[in-house]
Parts: sequence; structure tokens; C-alpha cells
Amino acid sequence: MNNTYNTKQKKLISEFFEGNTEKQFTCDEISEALKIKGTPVGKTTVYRYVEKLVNEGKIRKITGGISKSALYQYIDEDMNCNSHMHLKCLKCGEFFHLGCDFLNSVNDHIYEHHRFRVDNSKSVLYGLCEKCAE
Amino acid sequence: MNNTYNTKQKKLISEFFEGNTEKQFTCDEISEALKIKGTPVGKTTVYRYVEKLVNEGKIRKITGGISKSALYQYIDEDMNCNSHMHLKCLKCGEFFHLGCDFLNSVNDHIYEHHRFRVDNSKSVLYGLCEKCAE
DNA sequence: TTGCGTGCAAAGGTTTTGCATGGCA
DNA sequence: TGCCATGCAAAACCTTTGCACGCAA
Repeated sequence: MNNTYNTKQKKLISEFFEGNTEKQFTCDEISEALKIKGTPVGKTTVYRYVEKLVNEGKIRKITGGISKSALYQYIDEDMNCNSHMHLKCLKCGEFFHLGCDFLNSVNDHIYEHHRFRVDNSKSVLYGLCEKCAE
Repeated sequence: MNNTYNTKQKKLISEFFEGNTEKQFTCDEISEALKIKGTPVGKTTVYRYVEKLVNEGKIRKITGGISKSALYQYIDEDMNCNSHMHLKCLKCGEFFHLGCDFLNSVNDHIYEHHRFRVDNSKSVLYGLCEKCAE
């Protein structure tokens, strides 16, 4: 079986995400941040555990933006992120949750009329936020 | 100034996209396909020109799926791709255009109520298509 | 004690860059 | 002719893998 042991490293990575729910990080940044905190976790371990967290739906992997490396972000269960859409500004990188009734109905519409199950934990809409559009 | 010369290579790359508007390719695949056709274009040239076409909004760059490398696809002006959303199945990779009145109103809603300008040439929703969801 | 987890080093793969040559205008 | 474009080779990156050692249960 996989990942049956609770280790210090896994706890540190999870806690790092939980303490930074609105930010997004590369694996390298996570490893560096933990090293600076005095609780270093090797980059390889970060890559491996982060992949597992993505598969479990606990964090979001973001690849579409400006960053060359993949970014990872905690999925806060209290925010109900799986039922709303998300935006990311192509210029400043800011990330927005779109919790509103109209948009929550988009996925239902797509399923009912187009027979496609959108996964909000894997989808991000890109464009320009108000500030960056001037 | 940049790219002021019309070369055989640029023409071949553009024509390749125009002749395969519903498919998506990696840079390597484009270079290989042109080589097989007897009109080889170096991989470096493909990377460089494809980047320019993306910046000009002529082709779409797709990074979120299963493929490790970036995929590129022609944006057919006749299909009005900038006004509708797109889906890509995480399992089979199939790509869908979502042309319908309800969904065309989504971007307007996001702009009016959330002050964000979604760019449909840079955004793809991921999930499972009907077949792959069983 | 057993076997999963960790992390270094190395490999693998994609994309970018340097540079000499080639080709457009 | 002047300058941009091409493409090889190499570099630069990001991510994954192999392996010996460490640690949880």
C-alpha cells in the first residue's frame, strides 16, 4: 500500500499549504520556504507528496499561467471550491474564487446540455483582472 | 523589428495548423510531421514561431492536460472561438467547442459582475466527457 | 523488524539560447 | 548588401527515477 506512514515531512508540507490557502507555490518554493523556517524537506519529497495531494483532490495544480513551473494551492474545504469556478490574471497572477449563483449553475448546464462533467479543481479561467486591464 | 521576413518555414507551420484545425500538437510532433511530408522544419524554428503565433492569438496553447509537453491548436476565425468556452477531457483528451447562448453569456456575466475579462483563447475547462465518465 | 519514506545524485524530457550559416528583401 | 531567420549543438530547467539509508509502526 502507498503512503501509509505519517512522517514529519508530510505534516510539514500539509501545514504549509493550510497556512497559505490563498497563495500558490512551486515545489521548489515550498522546499525553500521550509528550509528557511528551519524545518527542511527535500525537493524530491515535495514533488512526490504534492502529486499525491493533487490526486486526492486536496490541492490544486495550476499550469496555465506565466510561471514555467507548476503551481500548487490548497483547496480549502470550507470554501466549497469544487462548486465554483476560478480565475487567474495573466498579468499579475492574482487568483479569484467566483462564488455566485449564476456561475455555480454553469457546471450543471454543461452537464445537462453538453454531457460533460467539469472538474473545478482542475480548471482555471485566464484573463485580465480589473487593475491589470487599466 | 521582429519577424518581418516571410519564409518557407513559417508558411509551412501556418499551413500545417490550418489543415488540422481540430487537432492539437506538440512542437516535436509538428517538426516530425513536416519532416515526414518532405518539407522539414527544425524543432527550434517551430518553438520560436509557435510562441509568436500564440502571442498574436492565432493559436491556442494548452498545458493543463495529460501531455507532458505543451499542445498547440489553430484558432479558426470562422468558428468564433473567442466568444465561446472550451472543454478538454482529462482521460481521452478530446476537445470540445461550447457554442451555445447560455455559455456565451458567461464571459459577459463575469465581466459585469466580477470585473474580470476572461480570454477564451487562453482558457480551457477540464473534466470528463460522456464516454469517459461511463 | 519490516517495508514505506526520504533525499541525494543522476537521468530524462522539454524548452531556450549561442552562434555560424542561410535566405529574404 | 544588410538584417532577420534557421537549425545544430549545447545549455538551462523542471520533474522523475535509482538507490542507500532513515524512520514509522
